[in-house]
Amino acid sequence: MKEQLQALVLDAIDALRAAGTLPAGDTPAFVIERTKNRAHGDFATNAALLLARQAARKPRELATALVDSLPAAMLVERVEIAGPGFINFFLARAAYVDEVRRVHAEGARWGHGTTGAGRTAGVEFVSANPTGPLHVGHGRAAAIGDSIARVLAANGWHVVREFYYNDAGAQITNLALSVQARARGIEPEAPTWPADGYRGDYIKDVARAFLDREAIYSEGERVLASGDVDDLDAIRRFAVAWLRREQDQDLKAFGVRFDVHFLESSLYDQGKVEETVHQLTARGHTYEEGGALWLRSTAFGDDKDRVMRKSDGSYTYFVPDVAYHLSKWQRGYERAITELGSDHHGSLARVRAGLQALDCGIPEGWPEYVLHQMVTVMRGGEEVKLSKRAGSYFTLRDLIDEAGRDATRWFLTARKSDSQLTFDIDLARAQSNDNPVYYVQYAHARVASVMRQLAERGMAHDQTHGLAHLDRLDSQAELDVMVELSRFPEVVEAAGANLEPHLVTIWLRDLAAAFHGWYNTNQFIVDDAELRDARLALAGAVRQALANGLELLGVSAPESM
RNA sequence: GCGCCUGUAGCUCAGCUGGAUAGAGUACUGCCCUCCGAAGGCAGGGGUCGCAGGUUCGAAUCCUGCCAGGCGCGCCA
Repeated sequence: MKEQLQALVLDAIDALRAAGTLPAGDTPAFVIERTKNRAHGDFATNAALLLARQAARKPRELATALVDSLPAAMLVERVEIAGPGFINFFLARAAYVDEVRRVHAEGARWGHGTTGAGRTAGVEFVSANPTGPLHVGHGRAAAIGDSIARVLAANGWHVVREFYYNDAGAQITNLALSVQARARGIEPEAPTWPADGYRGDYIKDVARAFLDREAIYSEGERVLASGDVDDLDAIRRFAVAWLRREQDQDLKAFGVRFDVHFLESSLYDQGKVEETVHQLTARGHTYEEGGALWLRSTAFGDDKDRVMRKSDGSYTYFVPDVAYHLSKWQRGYERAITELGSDHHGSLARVRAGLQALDCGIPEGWPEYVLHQMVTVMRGGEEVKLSKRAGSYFTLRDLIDEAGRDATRWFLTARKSDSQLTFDIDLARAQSNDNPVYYVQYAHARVASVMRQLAERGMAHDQTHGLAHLDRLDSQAELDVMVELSRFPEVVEAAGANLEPHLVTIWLRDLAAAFHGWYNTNQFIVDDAELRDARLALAGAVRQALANGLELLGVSAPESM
């Protein structure tokens, strides 16, 4: 709809330029937008306001000229000029009816766009170190990242979901030492406990499994515990495999899958880290100081230079990070989205600087970052502390177990990622109207229920008949539903363009509200077959639309509840 | 001290990248089931958009300066 109106306005502008009312020149980026107020029609444009200066005429005057040059269109019933010079479009009901037919014709693909044109977008998210269970912050990352991936796919991108494991750094050594200590029966309070050891109870479980010589199957590989407490390398491999398996299970329970599990260690194994350092040095962007090798990242927008190779010969974490992102580029990711906790935002400038210094054609804003703020969990009116060290560790799994997958995913995506989020467990698990997830799911189940009721009364729904008589839907409530329905393609596009999946949750709520309002004022199953089939056709379109929206969030669309 | 993010109804949050009278949910008040699911609907009250300037036809939105909160600022990841 929006595109059609846009085309009409552009035609009108061309006509005015041809007539000399407007001088030749660039057309400013005017907006076609939904109006807030029904009295202002369905859509409005500010084109006349923006073009007024260029034309050296008053905005309202120019608006009149624009309206006069507007080509006729079935879509538009009437046009008004309002306020300082807005052009308001009142759409014909037929425009909305057409959209209902489109929903039925396109089904699960309805609302999807083509801006991605099959190009590849890599979405990296979660990327938790395999040193502990996933916590609630990882849950937010998983929910947001996966929804972004879904939304991009719905916009025609070929999406690759990617999880990066930091399995090569000092933290992994810490993990291995911690497990080793536990295997030897050492408690975190003991003087011989490793300095930065992981104190959580899960370390005990890993140690026990190692001593019991368990085998772990993960990513098609089998890791067998040797049970040899002195073999730190064996402990490391086992512990990493054990924790990866845990994380994989949690993510699976959350409905999140990855296409690529990328190991940091593989960058070392394949010499990619060395190669990156070599390239940066060859291009003259490095220097030695104090026994360390530095990257002159300040030349590429960073606020200080960064050490790449420490004086002990090992690399800082950001070098493999650059090598990793380079590999994404080399694998043809036209867009790369990296979803991170905002506490990592310091690494953005550094990684981008490193990529620019490689001088291999990577655009300046690549990769794109989506940062999410902290999650605080409330239960019984009190904050649930997430202390890793103390071992009293509230995990993603705990949250899913308590609140359910659907509510957890909904709540974690329903907010803009850059605002802090308060997760109220009592609300999320409430089976009541306090809970927005149920409100939307209930609307979906209600349609399904009506269809069941129809069958119980020995009737059948003739969809073709209904779609042919949608003109019978002449109530305000029905128009409200159709208007909400028609917004979905715009929501999908905006959510994809801005990487903001929370827009989908807002729209779902609006559509559900319009539907519930309609349901309460109109009986669907009526004797008049024409009217009945028409109403059921619209109800069916609502069900499909809700399902399509929920799918973008990874939330289920139940037939009954 | 410097950088990033946030500040909108009692509470939780939207506000479509500058538009018209700032919106939802929740809580509160009053209504609506002999009727397809009341996990629903309708109506009402509730606001100095943190504060102060600026930019222009027009600012919650952009700029500057303050105030408050969060997160960063390692040869840690």
